[in-house]
Amino acid sequence: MSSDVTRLSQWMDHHRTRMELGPLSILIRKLLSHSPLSTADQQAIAALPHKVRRLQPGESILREGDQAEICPVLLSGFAYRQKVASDGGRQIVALKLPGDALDLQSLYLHKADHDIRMLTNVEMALLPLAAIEQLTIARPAVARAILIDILVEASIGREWLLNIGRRNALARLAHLLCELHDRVSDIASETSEYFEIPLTQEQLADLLGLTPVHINRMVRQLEKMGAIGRPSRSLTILNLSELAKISNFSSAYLHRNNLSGV
Amino acid sequence: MSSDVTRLSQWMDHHRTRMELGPLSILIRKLLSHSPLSTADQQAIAALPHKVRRLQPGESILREGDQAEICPVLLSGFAYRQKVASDGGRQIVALKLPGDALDLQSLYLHKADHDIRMLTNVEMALLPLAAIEQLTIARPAVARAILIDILVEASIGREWLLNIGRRNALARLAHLLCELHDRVSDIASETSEYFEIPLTQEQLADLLGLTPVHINRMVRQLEKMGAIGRPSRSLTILNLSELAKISNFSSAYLHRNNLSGV
DNA sequence: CGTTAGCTTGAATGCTTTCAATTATTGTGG
DNA sequence: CCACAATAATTGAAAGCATTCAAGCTAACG
Repeated sequence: MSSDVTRLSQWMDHHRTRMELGPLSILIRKLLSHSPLSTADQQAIAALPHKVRRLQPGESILREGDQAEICPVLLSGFAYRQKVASDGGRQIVALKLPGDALDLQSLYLHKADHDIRMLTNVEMALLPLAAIEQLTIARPAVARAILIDILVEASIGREWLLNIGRRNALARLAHLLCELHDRVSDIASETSEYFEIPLTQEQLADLLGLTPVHINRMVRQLEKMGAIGRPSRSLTILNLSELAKISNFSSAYLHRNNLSGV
Repeated sequence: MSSDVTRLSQWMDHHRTRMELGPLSILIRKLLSHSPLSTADQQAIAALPHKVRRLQPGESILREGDQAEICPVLLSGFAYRQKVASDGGRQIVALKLPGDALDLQSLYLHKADHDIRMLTNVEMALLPLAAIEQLTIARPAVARAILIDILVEASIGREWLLNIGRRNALARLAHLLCELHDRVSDIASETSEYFEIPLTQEQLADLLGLTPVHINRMVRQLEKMGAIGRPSRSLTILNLSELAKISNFSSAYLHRNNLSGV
């Protein structure tokens, strides 16, 4: 159906079928990466009612001003949040990966303040917000896991503010690539330094507060340095430490080891 | 003790003494602005154990990497969150006003990903995180109010990403001033178009991803247009609608009417 | 009344954008 | 399987917004 779907997504598709908890197991895995959940908690999540739906690149599942009643969870593919300025300028304010819940905030805020769109072909589960709310009431550990998810996303947003506000174009791009590397590693569980990132240069521009033309120049510069490769229309990371050096990347803000307590 | 304290803060100091619920009443009022709380809920919050502490401009109450055990709540004065890039560049990633809880995230994330510092002379209540946690368990409405607080801050962060990523310097500044107007209005309850904003030009630069020199030029431009005034070393908003026009400001992202449901 | 932090200003520089075309890739329909 | 359409990538040159540098000014504080 598409070459837009990343290798990661394909791996996810395949892997998921071998797990015990059904389509939502990837959500459970994501939550487990930062929060403890008992077997019963996990089963309760897996048992949430849901429909599976496929969307194509650019399609929207939520628009600013909407009042949502379902929470989409990414099963495969990438999605993003965007805001649009009155002059048409677009800013991507978050990137979501497989296992991420896309709209937990609508549990508590009644009007969406941004759009949610698909970056690639996507498979998602749609969960009724009411069911999630009941689950959070019945199972405090689940409520806590959801809250931590929200907090980590907020932390990433703060780092993006620093990235866009205070780093030059090359460092911004390198920093984003480092972040994606780490986040994808977490869900793919196979640490490879070879990731395919399905972002067009225009999307990179909207992510980083730059123009496509300038992104192009930065991408080529990173390529010339051997830090990235560019198969077909996406990026691969070839030299992570080089990217980390350029952007002074430190992954603390991802809170990946939250479980360890201290 | 200082001319740094804004008129708002002074008004707050005065107002607080007339309320029933003690020092934390301002926190309760803030939560009530977006979440329903029963009288019992409010009393339970007011009864939280706490110490009152004063800090001066620039002082820090939390540093990146710290593991907090207390949650500071602003009683008067302004504070901010900041992140520092490796080259020394500083980005202010959030501004906190009286009534705001400064570090709820440490309830769930074990290491701070940013610093919290005081913008003005500040009076704050320090609440043990353990006490807050118990309260959230005992009183779901309080837990919900706290979560909404966190979500609204995240929404503001997204708008800042759009602001810094996609608006020019003049619009960025105007947008920030509009936001502050609305947020201050909420807690001051007296809607005046005349607010004193105690930000130096250097701080404005760190808020908006610009340099102090350029901020100076933009401030003077807004002044020349009659949109702002500049008593001593702060700003006042003289023409809010002009600022809103410059920045195409829309306050939806502040979620101020969350209570109304639809 | 000096000291200091903050504000102001001009000029030169530069990073990024804008504009305008061209080239490459992917997907589609015949 | 090829031609065509559409999207994405690329490139050079000019323009502009913002930064940097450097210096002088102002106002608050002790």
